Amino acid sequence: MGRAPCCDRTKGLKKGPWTPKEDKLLVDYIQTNGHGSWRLLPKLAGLNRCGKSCRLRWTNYLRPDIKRGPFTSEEQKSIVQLHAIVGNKWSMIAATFPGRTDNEIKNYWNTHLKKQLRRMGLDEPPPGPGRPGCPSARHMARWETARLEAEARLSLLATAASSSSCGAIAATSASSSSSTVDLKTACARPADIFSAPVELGHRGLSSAAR
DNA sequence: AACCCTGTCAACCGCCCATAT
DNA sequence: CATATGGGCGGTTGACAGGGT
Repeated sequence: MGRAPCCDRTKGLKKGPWTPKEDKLLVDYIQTNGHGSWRLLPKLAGLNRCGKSCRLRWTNYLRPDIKRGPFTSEEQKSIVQLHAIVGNKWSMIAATFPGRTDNEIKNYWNTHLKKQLRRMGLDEPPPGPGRPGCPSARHMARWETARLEAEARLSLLATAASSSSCGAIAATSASSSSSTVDLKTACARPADIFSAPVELGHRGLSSAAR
């Protein structure tokens, strides 16, 4: 099918790093009006940017619930486990880490974990249903998204209830103080993560989460 | 001090999917 | 049913910083 680029490049829209002024315009607009249509947003907010760029900036950086800072060893373990199952489905993985973005996790994987696993001789664990190019795998991946999002919410509830610092998923993995050992353990038991069935369609759940 | 190399991460690009018309 | 559109995702790039020589 394919589609035309969402941004009209003949209009000389600005690219590259965002300025504090642009950030402020975007945040102010979204906080008072909501993002609505991303395509129309730049115009309405007075930004000379493509809507897609605005969405990315908001979801990856400006959103108030973004959690910045280094990944904990529990988060590392969960990322490795989930990656072993779903492959490069960063949005699915990110759904289990409230406050973390797919971009952040993707970067973290590419710059830290990948290297770490390789050094340990584990190389990349074989991805699960997320292999590219396979339609049924894609479909399954969507369903898994729904499942993961449900689990993320359960995890949050469990966290709030038990005042524990790690979520339900992290709690399923063997705990250890050494992150190197943790990663090996994480890779060894990826299948422990999934258990709960999900009854909702992926679209509804996804949009509810967004 | 200058240069090079490497690591990090924000941002862009192209594609796919779901929905609207 | 076919096509157009908008949103979202994963891969990749490029700028910048820090360390080493």
